[in-house]
Amino acid sequence: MATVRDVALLAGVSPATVSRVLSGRTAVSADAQAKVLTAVKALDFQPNSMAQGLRLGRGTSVALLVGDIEQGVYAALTKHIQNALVELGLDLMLFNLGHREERLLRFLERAPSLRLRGVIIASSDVMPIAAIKAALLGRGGLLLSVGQKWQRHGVTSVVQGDRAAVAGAVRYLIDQGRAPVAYVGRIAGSVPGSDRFAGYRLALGQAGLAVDPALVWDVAYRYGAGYEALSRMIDAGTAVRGVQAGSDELALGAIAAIQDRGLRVPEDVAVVGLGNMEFASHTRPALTTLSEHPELIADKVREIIRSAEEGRKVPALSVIPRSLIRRQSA
Amino acid sequence: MATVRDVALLAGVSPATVSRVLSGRTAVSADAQAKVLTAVKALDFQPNSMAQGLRLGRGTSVALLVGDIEQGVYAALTKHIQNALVELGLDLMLFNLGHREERLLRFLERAPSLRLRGVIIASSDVMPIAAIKAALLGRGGLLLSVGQKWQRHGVTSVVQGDRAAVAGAVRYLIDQGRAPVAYVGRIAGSVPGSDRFAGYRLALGQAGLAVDPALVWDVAYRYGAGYEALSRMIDAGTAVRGVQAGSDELALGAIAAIQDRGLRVPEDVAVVGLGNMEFASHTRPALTTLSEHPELIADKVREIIRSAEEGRKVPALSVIPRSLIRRQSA
DNA sequence: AGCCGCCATGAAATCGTTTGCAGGAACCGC
DNA sequence: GCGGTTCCTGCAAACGATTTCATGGCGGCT
Repeated sequence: MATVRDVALLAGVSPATVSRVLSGRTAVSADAQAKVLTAVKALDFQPNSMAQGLRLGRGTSVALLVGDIEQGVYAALTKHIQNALVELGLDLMLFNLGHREERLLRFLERAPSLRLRGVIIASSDVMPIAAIKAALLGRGGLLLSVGQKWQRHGVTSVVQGDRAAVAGAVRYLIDQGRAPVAYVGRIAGSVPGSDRFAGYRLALGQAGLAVDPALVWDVAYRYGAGYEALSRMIDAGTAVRGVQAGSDELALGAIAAIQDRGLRVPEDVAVVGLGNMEFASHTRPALTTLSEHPELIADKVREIIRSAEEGRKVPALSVIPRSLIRRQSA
Repeated sequence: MATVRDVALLAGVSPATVSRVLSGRTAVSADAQAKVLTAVKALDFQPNSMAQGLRLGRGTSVALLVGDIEQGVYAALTKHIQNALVELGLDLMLFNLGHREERLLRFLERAPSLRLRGVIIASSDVMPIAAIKAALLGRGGLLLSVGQKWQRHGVTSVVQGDRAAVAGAVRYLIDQGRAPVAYVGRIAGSVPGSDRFAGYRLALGQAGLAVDPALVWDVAYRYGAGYEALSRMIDAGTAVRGVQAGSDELALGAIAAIQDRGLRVPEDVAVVGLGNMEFASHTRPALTTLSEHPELIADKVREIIRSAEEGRKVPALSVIPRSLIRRQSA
């Protein structure tokens, strides 16, 4: 592989000049510039990123800590964020946590060695922010969270407006005469979860309704959990005419349970999901849900990283609004 | 951040000794060993991976080129491969190609700088293998392909036995009296695609049946394509009693089209998918499909990388068998 | 004409790690 | 007691880029 030395030799200049031409942050004569450039072409020179990293004291990779890449939400986020990073000339190092602490510990162990440019957290789990900060060890490394706010710990966050969105959807259900409305989704131990639930409470409060514990199910974001929650409610004879689910998977499970009990969606029970996963428009009935905007989140992330690199101040919290996508289930 | 120099100073030895203790490939006295280790602990020393990479002439990251991380197959593969790499002490650098050439070009441009330890291709698209080989520039970098064989170009491949699996499934359909059987999926421009179709042809041949062009649909792996293919066949009055789809998405689209035409699955038309995506067991009817084993692929990948690092020879092609998962749709 | 300042350039130090080489100590067998 | 191993250790040279510092040349100004 060619080095700057080789290029310098061929171009008849010093390595320093080669570096200057390539980095472009110092004035270089047009003559030298041309010679270096042709030499670079001729040798197909590619600077060694590890040598650059060593000298500059920082790498070019950003770690993405993802809750579970198999979940559609995270996959979409990952895709768009990778894209954004490419545009910034950065590399994405993926760490799939699978919601398991052991994986996180392994990351924390390895991270300091990597001299990361930044860490992006995309996980609904509770995180040891202080430890992560330590793992990217001073050096101005950027730490940001997507999909979940960690403002309290001073982490720049980009989130979607879950509370307002859920509140709007629940209000919509109530307006359509779908009260009593149940809430099915994670509540404790998850920041977005409690945010969503807060939206539910807010809407109920505004409508002058009380929160009925029999209608609130704190469960994991899984199809089976939605199925079970609705099965139990119906079997127990709980009156329920509307459901706000914390995710589309939950909503689809809920719909299946309702239909299995011989009830119709949305006539007997209306269901609203959250996340607008691809499959949601293909189900029968097609799912009414709250939109998801991974591409807008990624745009924001790109903007924030760029600002930070240029030393500008970045907003501690950016909120991307969700909107209600009305299909057939509500 | 502490360096080996700091550790050496504190331990009262030379940097060389520190390095030797840490790498463990040269004999070091028990005394020195102990002193170094306590110093490392005390300073919380973490070797700078970029300096190591520079000195050793190779990095610790493996690039994963993925067709589209949003597709469940790739997400699962990514997850398990990341896992395998962690166990090998390697880092996963993700490049989502999104089936777009421009992305691939960007990768090829950036890759040589990264001094990658290896490249893993997980994409059903046709790839410029020679260019990728050039991008990891000699240096013994490993190139391997998962899910698709590229033996002809000398690329180590780990695949699932698509041809045999599809042949078995089609034979099963015929045995159940589901002939004529249609094939819906990608055929041209995709190695796994043509492999799957070869299985279809094989089974028909063995049963003494001819391939009827009206029953073969070369379409993309998307829900809508499956829907359209079946809609057209039925609307055209083509006799069809069984369907082998090239993916679960296609199969689900096909089922929806069949049901929309007032026919029943599997009584009137039986459908077999491929991939066993998570949602496949939750549909009505539950999807009969061919299994997918990303974890076994990843195991194989781990084994291959380990072998290669130790200088042992690796098999050019490893095949993981798929099996038929019988549910309700066939 | 002489002086000052600016601009482009090169030499050399530096980032943090690994390793070839050589030297010194200890130990063996004779 | 001595030559020959063996074993451990330190010195110093890499790896490949960037940047500080110094220098030489040049034009502009008085």
